[in-house]
Amino acid sequence: MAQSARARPRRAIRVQKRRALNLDSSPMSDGNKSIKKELAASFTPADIEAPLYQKWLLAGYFTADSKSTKPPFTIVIPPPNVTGSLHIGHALDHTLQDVLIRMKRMKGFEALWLPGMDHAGIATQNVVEKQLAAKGLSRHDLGREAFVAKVWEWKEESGGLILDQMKRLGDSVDWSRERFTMDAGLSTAVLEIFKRLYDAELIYRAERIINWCPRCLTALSDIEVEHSDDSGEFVQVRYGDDEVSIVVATTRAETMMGDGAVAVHPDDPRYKDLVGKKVLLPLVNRMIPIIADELVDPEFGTGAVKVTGAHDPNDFEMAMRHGIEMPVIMNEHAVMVNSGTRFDGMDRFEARKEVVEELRKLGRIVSEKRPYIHAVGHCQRCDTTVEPRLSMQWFVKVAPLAKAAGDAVRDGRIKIEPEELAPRYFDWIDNMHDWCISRQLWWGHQIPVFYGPNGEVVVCGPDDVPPAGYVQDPDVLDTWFSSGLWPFSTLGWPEKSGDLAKFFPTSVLVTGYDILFFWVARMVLLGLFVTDGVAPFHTIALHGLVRDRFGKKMSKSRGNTVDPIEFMDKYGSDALRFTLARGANPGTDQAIAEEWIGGSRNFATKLWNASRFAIMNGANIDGEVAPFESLNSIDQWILTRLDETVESVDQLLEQFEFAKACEIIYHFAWDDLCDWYLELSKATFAGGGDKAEISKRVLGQVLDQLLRLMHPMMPFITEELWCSFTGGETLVTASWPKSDSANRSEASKLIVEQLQDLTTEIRRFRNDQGIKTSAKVGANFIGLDSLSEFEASLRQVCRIEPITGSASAAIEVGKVKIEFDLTGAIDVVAERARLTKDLATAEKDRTTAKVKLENEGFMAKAPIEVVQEIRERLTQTSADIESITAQLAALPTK
RNA sequence: GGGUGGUUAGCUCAGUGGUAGAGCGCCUCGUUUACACCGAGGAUGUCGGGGGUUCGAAACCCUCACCGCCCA
Repeated sequence: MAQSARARPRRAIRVQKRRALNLDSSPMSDGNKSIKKELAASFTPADIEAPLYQKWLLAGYFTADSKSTKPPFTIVIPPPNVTGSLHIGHALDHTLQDVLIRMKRMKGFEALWLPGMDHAGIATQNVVEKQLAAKGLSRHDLGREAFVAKVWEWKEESGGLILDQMKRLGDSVDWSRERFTMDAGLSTAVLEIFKRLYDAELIYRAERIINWCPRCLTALSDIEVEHSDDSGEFVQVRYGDDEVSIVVATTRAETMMGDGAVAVHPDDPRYKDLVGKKVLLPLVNRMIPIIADELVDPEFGTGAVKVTGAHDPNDFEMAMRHGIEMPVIMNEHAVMVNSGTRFDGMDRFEARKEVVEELRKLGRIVSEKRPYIHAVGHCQRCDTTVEPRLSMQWFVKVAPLAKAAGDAVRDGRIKIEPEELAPRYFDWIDNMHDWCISRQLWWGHQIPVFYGPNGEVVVCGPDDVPPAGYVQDPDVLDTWFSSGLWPFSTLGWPEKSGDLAKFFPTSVLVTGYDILFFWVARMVLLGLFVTDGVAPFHTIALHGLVRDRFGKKMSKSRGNTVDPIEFMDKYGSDALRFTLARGANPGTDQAIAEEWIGGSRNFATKLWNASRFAIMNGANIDGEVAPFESLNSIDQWILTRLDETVESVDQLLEQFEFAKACEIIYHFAWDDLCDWYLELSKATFAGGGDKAEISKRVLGQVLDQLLRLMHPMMPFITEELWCSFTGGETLVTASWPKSDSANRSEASKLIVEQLQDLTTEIRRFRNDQGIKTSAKVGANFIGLDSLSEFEASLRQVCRIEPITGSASAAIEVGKVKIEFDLTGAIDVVAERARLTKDLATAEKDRTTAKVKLENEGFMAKAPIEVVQEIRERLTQTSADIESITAQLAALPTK
């Protein structure tokens, strides 16, 4: 028996599956209520998600119209790498953007969420080079043109995996406007802005120390270098001979062959007499000067440092200032060359060991510290230790641009949310070094500079043709250069396109704080420049990172990463979205665990079941809701709570407070609607007649509005439920709920609060008495007064029926007394325990209130409302104590 | 080294001056015709330590400890 009973619902699911899958082939609803669809007995996300997304695409709901008269609302997606797949961080980022876009669309905006991808220079080139390496080839075997063709081929075949995954998540992006940073249009934008910057003398070429990755063989910008603690060594080496000698401290002994000087602080008394003298550089036996420079920290090591201009950024500065020689003694692979020593040909780390060994043999090592933990730069893409390298590169002169970018935030043209993160922005943008934009790669926008036979330099804009015989610079631009143009290049700039006119400047930029500098700041820099001060977006909404359940950073090496696709398979996209949105407090990281997503799935199921129940009980949206004043208090209460919820959720979402908005929705739906309203109204529905009809319409209203309100967070399930319930075509373009304070009643809240107190106390009493939840118990209410019209509801939720005989036990809740016929002795021990505990709580509360009221300082200085509140608390707790004491006394003494 | 955020229930986190909260977890009971992906009830915190301001502090100030992040 039990088995077959369990088997039944499963079969029902299977039947429904077929029906749901047929959905997308059926003609779209025209709003005719006659084609309401029956809901499956249980919620199976996999059955509804793909068909619904298909339906949305076919209907073109996500396609924005540049000719629309509606006000625009635009978000450009942070373009994911073409090599990337959807990770949990994208899922968060996209969920938040989709929530905003869907809400604004429902609010009547012409909402455009523009999707696309980034060509991701180094990352993509690495992928294809790895494939070649598997065949024993390098990119040089193919040559530039063939290699780039190969990358394009790879992009067409394997790139953009993430785009399909975005559909799983429900992203309501406008696929007709999908962009790629290497598209023709976007490339034109790159050429245009490069030329403009060059003409404005904001781009220049120079030989500088840059960050060099000896594995990727390219220059990197400052932020593409990640500093982390490495275990190195710290040695003190004696330079010089018997006449002049000085001990220098270094972590990079291998570069000493490139030393041009030794530097000390000008005020350092230890070395006063040595400044200006020359000292013998060991191993290469060259005489180098001892100079004085403010940059030297006298506290560090011996207070004397070697100056290796070609291999250290600080040393480069000093060398420039003092006109010191800068011999280059390493090649692009970080292998020692041209030092004229036996170390030539050695890798830098090998050379370090050998050099120290040699110095030790010569008795020049004064002290050694190993391991010496210090911060070392690593290539963001391959983790190779970065090598400072003197080379010719292209730079953006950022000072004037950065000033403007800082001012835009300072004067409020751009708002950073949460504003606590603004200082971080200023800190960076106000201290930004010139931006190295050339990369020694092949995949990317080739720098539009052409060199003539006699050293002429010509920069070509989109419409320019280089003079014959000129050769283009082989380098490409930093990927962030083109993504920095994203908010306008994607809309057609530099053309005066309809999209640009309608949708630019964009509205909100939603992204993780981790790419504030990489991407966001660059868009502001470049955006303000091309538009003469128009900010590319008015708000930057920053969210945090997704971490593991213990709040630890996710990483492959830790093995604590999670797969959003797996979660969607298991719990549904809505569950994943809701979990992420519910954890998204502005600018702060969130932890995530599989159980949390399971919890959201449970919430979705709850909503599904509640909706089915409501529909089954005749909830509807036919005609108008009866006038608010004419409704019973329970109906007034749920509408009041609905209105409060609508108002809060709307405000919170507008302020990017996703977590709080979700929290409010969760509790309204689960606690207020399911646990209380539906339970309290069961008696009304069962009672039939006009009263039932009125309440059914109220319930319909609540369900209709709630589903609308939840749609941005949980688009699939709400769409399925709403269309089924109302017969409407879609929630995607349905109107957003509006709060209306006329639909509120504080009095109804007080009444329901009393009903809740009564119910809870009765349930507690039953529980303590060991009475099964399902068992009906005889009891009468005394003193219900204004609550008497809800007696049937109370009886329903408390499962008590009227008694005619004598009562054997009673409890008091407020002014109401409930007399029970427990037909036999009640559990006196349990009851005494319960009452004693209540008494203790009440006494404690009364004491706190009393102490306050007897405190002269409190009475004199506390605001009158607070005093009043405490007075009421004293009255209430005193009454409670009296009542509990009486109940205790009435208990049989065994 | 310079900034900066944090330390609240077993875990992850809300809570910016008036009786400590949520989700998950935990304990007890339960096949109430929406839902066991559920329901009912329950337990759990001298809000990191110390000092101060205040009638009143988790919240404001000082200080110490620890953790994290950004930048060098």
